Amino acid sequence: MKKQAIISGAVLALLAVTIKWVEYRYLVLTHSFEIYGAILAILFTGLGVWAGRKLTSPKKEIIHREIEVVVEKPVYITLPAAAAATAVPHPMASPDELGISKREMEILELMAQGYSNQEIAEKTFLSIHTIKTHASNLFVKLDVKRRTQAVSRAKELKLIP
Amino acid sequence: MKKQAIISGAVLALLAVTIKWVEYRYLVLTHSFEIYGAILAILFTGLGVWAGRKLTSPKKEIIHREIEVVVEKPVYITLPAAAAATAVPHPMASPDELGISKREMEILELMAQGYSNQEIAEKTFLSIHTIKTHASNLFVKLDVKRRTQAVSRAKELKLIP
DNA sequence: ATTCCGTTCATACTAAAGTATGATTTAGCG
DNA sequence: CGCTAAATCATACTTTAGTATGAACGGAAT
Repeated sequence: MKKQAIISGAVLALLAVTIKWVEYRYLVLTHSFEIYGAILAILFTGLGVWAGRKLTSPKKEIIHREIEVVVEKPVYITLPAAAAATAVPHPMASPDELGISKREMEILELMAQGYSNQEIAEKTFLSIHTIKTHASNLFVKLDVKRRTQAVSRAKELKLIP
Repeated sequence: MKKQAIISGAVLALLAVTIKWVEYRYLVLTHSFEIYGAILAILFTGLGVWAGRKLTSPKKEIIHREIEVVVEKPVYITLPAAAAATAVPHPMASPDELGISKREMEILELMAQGYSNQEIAEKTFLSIHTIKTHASNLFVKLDVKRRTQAVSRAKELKLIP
């Protein structure tokens, strides 16, 4: 809130300066009111749009990460049509291609089911430390930072139903 | 769409007239530019806000249905046996049935996409505190304890694709 | 007008999750 | 057999998540 107020203030100040400048530039040079008014109108319509957006808080952007990775050689020849149809987004991969081990897959699945590290540890008779280690390695291999991302990504890649 | 265009046109026309009127009223009466400019500024800032809202808000509505309405009493009596049979697990539900609000659904979706509370806050122009509050309420309504569970559960209930 | 709900923000904690680093064991492989 | 990679556990932190509580505001229903 405070930050936004400051921003608003700054923008208003900037606008004021701009208006003054426009005033001198066009007014002193004996131009008509029409030009001055038009510029003002455009300026403040823009301000209004901006302010309106800020105040109503826009939604939805979707956004997805890069996915530079992937794909070395295979697959393409096998299903070019289907692959082309599915296109760029989620190429689908196997655990091996990403170097994901059995344990890691196991933990990934449990993670996807909403279990905490502690619960996964109990379920697999492992230490929670081990779970964290596996999880961390998993995140690197999936190129994510959080477990929720990992799950989301794993589904895209069809590693997980 | 067309209706909106007509409305826009009408408003613009009305504004034009108003401007002319203001111009005569204040210009001819030898008032200063400042007043004229200020009035213009206010007018068009308002226009901008309105336009901004019109342009940005429609999206939001598409994403979620309203339908607050609906059913108070019936249904229950009709299929008590079937409901009992399907029982506890995943009967599929709507946000309304669980009392999940728009904002909560919005945040649920972002959560499912793997975003952190901080990121969701930035994306929605809300405080991270607010996100946490919504998340917490969401967990109660979904009867879960963690966000990963919430996502998992929401998918079971078909609240989320 | 008053109440209720959704939304927003905040403070203050507690509890998980994640990172960094290192050590030990074991199974497979040339 | 020695090497490597997976798997295991651990310590020590830093960062997010989540809970509890309270407060304030606007819209909608009563």
